[in-house]
Amino acid sequence: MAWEIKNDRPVYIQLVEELEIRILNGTYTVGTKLLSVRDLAGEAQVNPNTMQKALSELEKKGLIYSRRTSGNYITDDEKLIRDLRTELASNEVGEFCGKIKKLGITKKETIELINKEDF
Amino acid sequence: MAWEIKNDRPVYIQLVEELEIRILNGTYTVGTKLLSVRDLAGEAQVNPNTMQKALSELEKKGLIYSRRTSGNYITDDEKLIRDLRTELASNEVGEFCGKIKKLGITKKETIELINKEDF
DNA sequence: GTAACTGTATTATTGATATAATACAATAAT
DNA sequence: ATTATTGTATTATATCAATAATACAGTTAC
Repeated sequence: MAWEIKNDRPVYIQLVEELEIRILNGTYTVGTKLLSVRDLAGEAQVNPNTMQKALSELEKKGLIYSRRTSGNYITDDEKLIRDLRTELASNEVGEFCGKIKKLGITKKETIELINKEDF
Repeated sequence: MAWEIKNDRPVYIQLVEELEIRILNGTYTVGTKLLSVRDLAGEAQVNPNTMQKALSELEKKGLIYSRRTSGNYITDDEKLIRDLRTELASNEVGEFCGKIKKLGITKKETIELINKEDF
């Protein structure tokens, strides 16, 4: 799986975002065990401490929980996952529309541009 | 004019973005003189050095030019402004659609969400 | 002509981030 | 029972970003 970490923003933030997306879009299955901190860090080619920091953030959000000597697990709370997915999408749409509006581009033009995109 | 500087990303980057948008959307008129570095810094409530750094970036892009003891001026190149505006919009759309697609949300749903937005 | 203002440069200090190198206690695996 | 693996914590170092405090030479304004 691709970990595209750029250096334009804090690495741990980018890790949180990538992990969150994988949980919300089902790449990581509800209730299953994650790779170990060290293995995840190896995959993403970051320092284990940095990955640990990202996982701590996800635990605060309730998206994962840790069993101290066994590993980190994806939450079982499917409603939480659905809700956060909806919330994230909503935020992205709001942010995007705000920027586009500020550029002085109309809704009609925006939808035309999106229709040209492949998805 | 509102300067909404958060502390989630480098301040000078946010200043570049805000100034660029103001030039591209016509808030700052082609060929006119900008406020002085110190006054702009005061308006945005940042350190003059930070504002200076942002202005240097804009000069690299060709959006402003400086007359050393007179002030900074918006470029006269209207085509450059039009082109950069189009490019920026295109980039925003691409980035947005990439994120939305990765969340597993369809184009149809996306357009419905955008239609609910006010612009 | 003098004073104020211009962009620009320099130096120092502080805080956040990333990495590195360990360490440890509890559990899982063998 | 021993070994390896787990999350977690600690300490140190390096780099980048932001601010602060000046400084200077060349206009511009009066």
